[in-house]
Amino acid sequence: MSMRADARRNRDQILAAARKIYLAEGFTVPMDEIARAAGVGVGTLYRRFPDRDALLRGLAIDAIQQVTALGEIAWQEERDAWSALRRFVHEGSELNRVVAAVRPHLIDAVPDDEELFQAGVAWFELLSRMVVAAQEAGDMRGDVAPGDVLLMLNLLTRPLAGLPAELGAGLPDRFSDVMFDGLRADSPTPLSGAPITRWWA
Amino acid sequence: MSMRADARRNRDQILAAARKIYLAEGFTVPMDEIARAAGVGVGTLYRRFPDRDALLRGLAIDAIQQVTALGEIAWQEERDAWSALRRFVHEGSELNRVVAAVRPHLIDAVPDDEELFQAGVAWFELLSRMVVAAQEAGDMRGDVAPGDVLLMLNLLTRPLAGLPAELGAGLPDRFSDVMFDGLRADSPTPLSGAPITRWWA
Amino acid sequence: MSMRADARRNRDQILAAARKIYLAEGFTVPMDEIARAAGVGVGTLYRRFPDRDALLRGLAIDAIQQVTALGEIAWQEERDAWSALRRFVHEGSELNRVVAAVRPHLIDAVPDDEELFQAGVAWFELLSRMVVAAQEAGDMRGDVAPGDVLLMLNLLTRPLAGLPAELGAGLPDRFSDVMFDGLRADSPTPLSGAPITRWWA
Amino acid sequence: MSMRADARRNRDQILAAARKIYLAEGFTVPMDEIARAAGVGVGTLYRRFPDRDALLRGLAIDAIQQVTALGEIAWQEERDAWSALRRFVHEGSELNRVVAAVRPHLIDAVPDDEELFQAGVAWFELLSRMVVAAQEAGDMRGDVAPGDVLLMLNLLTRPLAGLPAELGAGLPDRFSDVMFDGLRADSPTPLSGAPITRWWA
DNA sequence: GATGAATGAGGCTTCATTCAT
DNA sequence: GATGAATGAAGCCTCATTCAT
Repeated sequence: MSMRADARRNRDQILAAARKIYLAEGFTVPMDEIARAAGVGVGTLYRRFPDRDALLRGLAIDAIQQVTALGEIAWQEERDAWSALRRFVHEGSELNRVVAAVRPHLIDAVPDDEELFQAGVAWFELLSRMVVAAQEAGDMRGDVAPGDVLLMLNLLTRPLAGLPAELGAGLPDRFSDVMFDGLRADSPTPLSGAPITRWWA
Repeated sequence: MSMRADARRNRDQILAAARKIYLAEGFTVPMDEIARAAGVGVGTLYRRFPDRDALLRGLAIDAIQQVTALGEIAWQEERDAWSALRRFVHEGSELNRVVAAVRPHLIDAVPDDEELFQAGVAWFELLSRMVVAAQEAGDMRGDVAPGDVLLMLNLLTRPLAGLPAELGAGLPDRFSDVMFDGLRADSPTPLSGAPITRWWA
Repeated sequence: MSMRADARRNRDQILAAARKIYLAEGFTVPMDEIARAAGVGVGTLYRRFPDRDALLRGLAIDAIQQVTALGEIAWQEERDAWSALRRFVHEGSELNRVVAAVRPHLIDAVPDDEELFQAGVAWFELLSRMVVAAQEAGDMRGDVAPGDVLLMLNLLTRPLAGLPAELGAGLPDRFSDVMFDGLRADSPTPLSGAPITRWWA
Repeated sequence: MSMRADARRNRDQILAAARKIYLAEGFTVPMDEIARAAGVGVGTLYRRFPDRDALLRGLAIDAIQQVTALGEIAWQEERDAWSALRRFVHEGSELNRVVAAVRPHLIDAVPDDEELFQAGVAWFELLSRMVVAAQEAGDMRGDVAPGDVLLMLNLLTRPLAGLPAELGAGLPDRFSDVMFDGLRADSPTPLSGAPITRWWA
């Protein structure tokens, strides 16, 4: 049973508006404001997303699936894992900002949320494949696990309030460049703690 | 004009309770809960900190000053800048979590807040001295500026909800180790964007 | 101007569903739920009954007319008024529950609502005929008026939440039996207040 | 830890206002209106009664305890159970209206609510003592149980919307007089169904 | 005509802040 | 001063009603 055309359009408008506003102003914006930005009434917002969390959830699933799709393409088109990984991170920077911003608000619900969990699993498996391949090719140091990469990416992509927009937008790329240099195989500093192997806990 | 002893004690209890609760539960905790955790009434809380922002501000100034003090010690005791920087980051990890968590809520007010601004300036100057010295000593790559280091630290120290406590606590150290490896002088990857030279914008 | 067959069918489905749901869950059920139970869309519901009150009104008129019809039969088939009255109360128990439940929501509108008023008048006149005849036959005490009987019946038929269904269903009969015993002519206790002679106020 | 004087006063004002408004306009009145009628802000209302149900609960417990107290007095002062019962019903008429009106909204929660349950138990035990004694004295028919009396009273005391106030206020007395006549020992009509022995189900 | 999506007023509740005790 | 009760603006959400498909 697919949605009516106008319903689908509304849903997309809402997700787009929510993404934009949340990134710009944080997660405290009232639902009414999101509805207004999407050009719909609150009622419509609530019809599509039964409550605040459902909206975040929709946002997250959407972004995770898109970022995964980007990654699959990079994985197929690049010759080596290291390049695919960097390209994936670079191209998914904008989407990753969404995921990073949403994470703290959703993470506790993940284990109980089939759809969200599956989206995350697919994403994490792709990332894992890349990381392992890069390590086997000798391009990435061996003492990190995919979870380390995921979490560092998550942190480095978080919004930094107070920066001029054109500066802030470029930082995830800049900082992940530094991170990648730190992940290269010839880096010797031994890491404290244990490699992170799971994405959700 | 110094405070009476009990007033000072109240103030410290409140700041300690607020720090603990904010780190554990995020910034949505009601003022009542903080007052209760501090063992005082809301009235007293509001006498010390006229509103919510003032409390955050107190928290931030407190933490920044402490982290600066730690850094000064490291700077004087370590023989080279690189070691001082690493020690400083390592030892200030807990305090940095506070600063990182508070940043998004205060950053816009910084330019108008003399005391907060000054604390930040002192901190940033110390960090800058270390970074520049490390670069001059050939230990750190030259295409980053102190602001890059500060912001990356800020991001890498942010709380990661959903992780088991004992895992989460160790991550800032682990991730800053990777970052430091990425900052070492022999890293070749050219960075996109421009070096960040200011701490507040 | 008679309705088309399908329109009539819709109308009846809606009334049946509404009666059932209202009795089971009270009058707080949303219109959507009634529409769903009736197997139609809300739009159709609103086409038949322009607003919530119109639906209640339909329900009430329907039930009052049916209960009156039952009463007429009893009145013709039973040899004495007292028996007719008891049979009428007994057989109309289910319908009376509807009328009793609806009363508080409609009563204020009755004087302005021709159709509802007429249905009520017919019902009340029938009841009055029975009461007066029973009194004249010496079966019913003389210090009550038809309005007393009507209101007591209304009250004793109201839903009693929290009871097991099979218990609750039998109570109107049980309790009206007690009431009839109290209404028998040889009861001596003088009543406080005045006999009630009108049905709607 | 007893309440501050003003807090206690507020609590009482709220209960009084709620009782009055609920009886006059039903349970759909907004919380704001009750607060206004009590001369306090909504916040105060919510501080005393955490949500709508808590207010109803407070109302019910209050009324039940008062009605029980009245009954105890009647029980001690009257020479026979039958007189005590009638006096009790007569004097508690106003309070019973509250209990009757509240019942449908609370009954499902009773088994899980210690305080409410206890109040109800005390009330029911008193009523039971009276009923049993009246039956043993030969004043009340033997085929009813205390639960029958309680439920009939509950029903006969319910508000009848649409009646002029001075008429409506007298009806519970008038109708319970009829009921008492129906309950007298010499009434022969056998009742359908089984005696009701519990008050809450 | 039927359907169900869209609308937004209005109810419930929370919590930052003020103020009486 | 300290306390915690009171206040009410503002956010979340529901649902009666309207309207596009």
